[in-house]
Amino acid sequence: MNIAALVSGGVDSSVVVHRLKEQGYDPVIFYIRIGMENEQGFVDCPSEEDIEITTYIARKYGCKFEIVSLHQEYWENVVQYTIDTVKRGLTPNPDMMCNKLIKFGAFEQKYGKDFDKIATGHYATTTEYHSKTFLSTAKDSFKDQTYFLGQINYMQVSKLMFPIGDLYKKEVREIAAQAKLPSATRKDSQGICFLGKINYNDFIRRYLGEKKGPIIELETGRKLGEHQGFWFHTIGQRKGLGLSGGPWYVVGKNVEENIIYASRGYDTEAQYGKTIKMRGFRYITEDLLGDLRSQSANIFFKIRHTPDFTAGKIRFEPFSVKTEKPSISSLEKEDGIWIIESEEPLQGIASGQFGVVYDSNRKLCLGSGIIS
RNA sequence: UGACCAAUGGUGUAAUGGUAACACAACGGUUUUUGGUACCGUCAUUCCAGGUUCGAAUCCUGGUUGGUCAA
Repeated sequence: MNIAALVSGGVDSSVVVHRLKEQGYDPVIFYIRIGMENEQGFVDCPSEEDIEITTYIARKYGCKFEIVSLHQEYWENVVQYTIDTVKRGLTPNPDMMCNKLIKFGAFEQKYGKDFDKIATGHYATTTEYHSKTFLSTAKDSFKDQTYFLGQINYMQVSKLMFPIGDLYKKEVREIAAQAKLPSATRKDSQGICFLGKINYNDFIRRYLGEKKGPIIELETGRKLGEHQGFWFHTIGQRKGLGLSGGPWYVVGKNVEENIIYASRGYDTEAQYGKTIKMRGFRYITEDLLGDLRSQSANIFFKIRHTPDFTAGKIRFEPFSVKTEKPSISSLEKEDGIWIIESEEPLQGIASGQFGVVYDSNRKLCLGSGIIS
């Protein structure tokens, strides 16, 4: 079996190579460059160390190694998407787009297509069910990264391998240490990958500039202060408002009038919601929930990357009542709203983020939609 | 112009003679492959000048600034 392993130079993907070799495979290692180096002086992405380590890993395990650049694709799909989304007042999720469009999208088309499988260092697993492959959660629920994979499709999931999905992070580090991998003690990467050391606000400012507007208390309509542009704040956010007497949280925005609404105090009602409305929900593998317009289904879900799942019920409401055929397969294409009623109130439900739905055992990752 | 009141860190308050407290913000860090949340840490000798006192943010005098009422 031909396997392409996506290796970044971090512990996780290093151990992927180790495990694949252990299992008797001979993967070809790919390092994907996605930095923004040529873009308007935004040279960053200290990828040298990453590449050094990946080279070392490839040599140590005797694997073929290729560095490929998907920089162009990344810019056009992920960075542009991020800027556009923020501009519209929504909260983007670049890392989900990166998985969907770059690692398993552009990479597949250009290089991955020649391989039987693509292996990555995601904390996730796949499960055979109904003789089909489902994306499923990792053994280490704290590190579970299925949320970021919620947008991939069946073609992608059936080609993926997650060699460390059945390990705890601790075990991965131990394996790396035993194998004396240079990445054994490296700090986990975090934050939007393409930004590297660039500050998020600086990035936004660079492309969207600044535009002063009022911050208004939602409950009273009182003007509390000024912001530098609604795009610097997202729903649920506390940091950055600069208002005293708080804590203040962003609870709403008016994009047309450039207004940010805030609410004061811990656990105020305005910060929470129990209803999550989604558009464009898609199942990754297949519909296991049945006809959601006649009957809601019990599920677990996440509205952001968190260790815990929230229990709720999902249902579907078509826009027009006139459609009569309740055919399950047509459900995906039908226009309407998927509604999750959460069992507990959630803080910071932000439009533009994805709602990722899991089965009632918190095992299978069924699909996702955009929160509207 | 007169009277009265107030004046503490970026903000709002606390400490009324015993050596500056609390919250928010900001900054730094931890957690997190989004943004964010949460958690931890840092941040003032009290408007100015004199005086009383062993000792003053707290008392007195003058000034400066702000506010309220009077005109």
